[in-house]
Amino acid sequence: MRLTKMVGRRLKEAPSDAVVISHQFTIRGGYARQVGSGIYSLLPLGKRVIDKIEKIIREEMNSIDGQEVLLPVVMPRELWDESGRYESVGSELLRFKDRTGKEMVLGMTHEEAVVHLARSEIVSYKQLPCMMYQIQTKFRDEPRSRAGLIRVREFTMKDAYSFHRSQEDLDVYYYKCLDAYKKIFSRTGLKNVSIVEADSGMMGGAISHEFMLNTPVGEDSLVLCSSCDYAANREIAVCKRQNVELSEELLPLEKVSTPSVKTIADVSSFLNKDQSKTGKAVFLVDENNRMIFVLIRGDLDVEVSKLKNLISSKELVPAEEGAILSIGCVPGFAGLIGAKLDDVIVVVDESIKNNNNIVVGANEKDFHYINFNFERDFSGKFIEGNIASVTEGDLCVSCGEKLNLSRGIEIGNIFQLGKKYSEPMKFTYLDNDQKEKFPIMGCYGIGVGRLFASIIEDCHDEYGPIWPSSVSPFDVQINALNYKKEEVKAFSDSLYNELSNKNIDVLFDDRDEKAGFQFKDADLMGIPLRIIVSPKTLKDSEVEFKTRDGSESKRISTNEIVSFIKKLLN
RNA sequence: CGGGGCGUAGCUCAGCUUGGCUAGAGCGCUACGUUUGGGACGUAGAGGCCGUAGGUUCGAAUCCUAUCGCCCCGACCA
Repeated sequence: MRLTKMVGRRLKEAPSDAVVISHQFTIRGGYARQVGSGIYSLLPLGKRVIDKIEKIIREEMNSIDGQEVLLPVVMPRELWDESGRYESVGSELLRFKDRTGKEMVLGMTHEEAVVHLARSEIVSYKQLPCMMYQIQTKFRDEPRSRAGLIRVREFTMKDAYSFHRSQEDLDVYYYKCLDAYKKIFSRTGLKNVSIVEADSGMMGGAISHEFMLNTPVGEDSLVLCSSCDYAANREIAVCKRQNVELSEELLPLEKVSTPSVKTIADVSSFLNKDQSKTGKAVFLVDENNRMIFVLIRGDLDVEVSKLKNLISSKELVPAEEGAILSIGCVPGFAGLIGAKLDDVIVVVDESIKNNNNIVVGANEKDFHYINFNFERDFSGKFIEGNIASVTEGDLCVSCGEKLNLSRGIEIGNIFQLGKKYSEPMKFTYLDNDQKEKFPIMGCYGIGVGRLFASIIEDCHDEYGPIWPSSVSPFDVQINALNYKKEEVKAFSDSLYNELSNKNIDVLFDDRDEKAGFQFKDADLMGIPLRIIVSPKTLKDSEVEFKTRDGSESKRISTNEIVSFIKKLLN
């Protein structure tokens, strides 16, 4: 490719709304352009990187017996009614009508479509196990897209679905796929990937892992053990809680005056009690408008996703003050004692049960109780669970060492779905015992555009991306300095042709631009190998060879440069 | 959906508070010339319904109202 003909230009300045580095370089380097919120067009340079990434994904998916298919972007509502997700998924599922008024949806993930296909094609146990995958556009009407290609509404995703006769078979395949994912991410050049246990969220199912690129710009919080390999998304992470000593003698419950003392911090200092000797009341409302009263140790925070899983709720939002008052609780002075809890789900974190003589609200303005002991002082119905957020420095459940928090971009995830889709969608096969059975499913996703952005986040310097050769838009770049000069033009043209003829992807900067200008552009395009053809070295029958990462820079004879490059690329 | 910010040239932004003549700068783009190893210089150009629609006014980029879009934080997120 001659740069004079390539569509997509480099910009000296990034648009002001590009905040994260991958977004800035994506725009500045001429890889992609924004069309709307969370909607982008890819330019040739970006498309080439994406193609390279997809090629790696295809190879690894094929190596675990995946069969590539292509499922539709637009689907009739009925298909999503079958799985129940037309109702259960929120407004991120884009619904619309076609010209006849028929209700349609835009695919945000393709379990329904693949089961529709599989149930008509897979009828016998002899066809199992089986995996189908596709690389396809998805649309999710995200409430908030952000950070360039990291969180978008329209995006390309590789999604794979496997079908099995038994849980054991799924287990085996699941870990095979996990290995394939490791290979994919290592082949794309990512250095900093963690595999964490994850919440299965709206996909349903039991076991799930996420592949996270560790970076401060990530949207997810990860809990990583400093010593063993425990790693989990904070949404489901657990820890060994240092319990407050329980040997204390139970003291009599006593109401004390705490004028205008509302927050845990204030209560703690006013009564001179450690925050771990207080109880915090948190009020939430679920999707059915039921009130949830959560009591948790004052120094801990509620992890809403853990709470959701505990009480099987889809959505929890903070309760309004009026709703709290209506169950007899006083915000700032709320506690279990005296609350009207008939229509309330009471959830008690284990940190409360394992604690004595704590301070809780008295449901009366300016009063708290001291010496509250849950088992002794509360007799109503409640659900008990571990719903506290893990924080930095908590101890690992498996080895007892300190846990660290870090941020991550979710670049892939894998789920064991079980029969969540095969059963409601009546996908059965005939087993060798003459019985109809539902296949057990797994699903496996990778966001391709997000992976593109993640590679930039992981591999760049101040001047631009440094593409790993496996995903670089071109294998090598030629910079012709003083292209107008006859000897430069003659040699660089022939070098370009010769390399191209050897099936090497060459980007040829044949513009008559100043050296500095070309080099800055080259840095933004991040091609790992660079050949500089200029009068300076040509007079000694040499060219310069440089790597984008700065690890090498040397002169090479014009006779040897082609074989040298060829050998490097192998 | 809550909070905040921004819409003026392809990009970055000034002008708006205090309304006034033909709306500006830098970068980029076109032509010519001079330059030529880390984003050169000169000269001459092209490029704008100041997001959109109403309103106030003799007069609106500037004031008012509505609306649309985009970004950031939060909520949310296979």
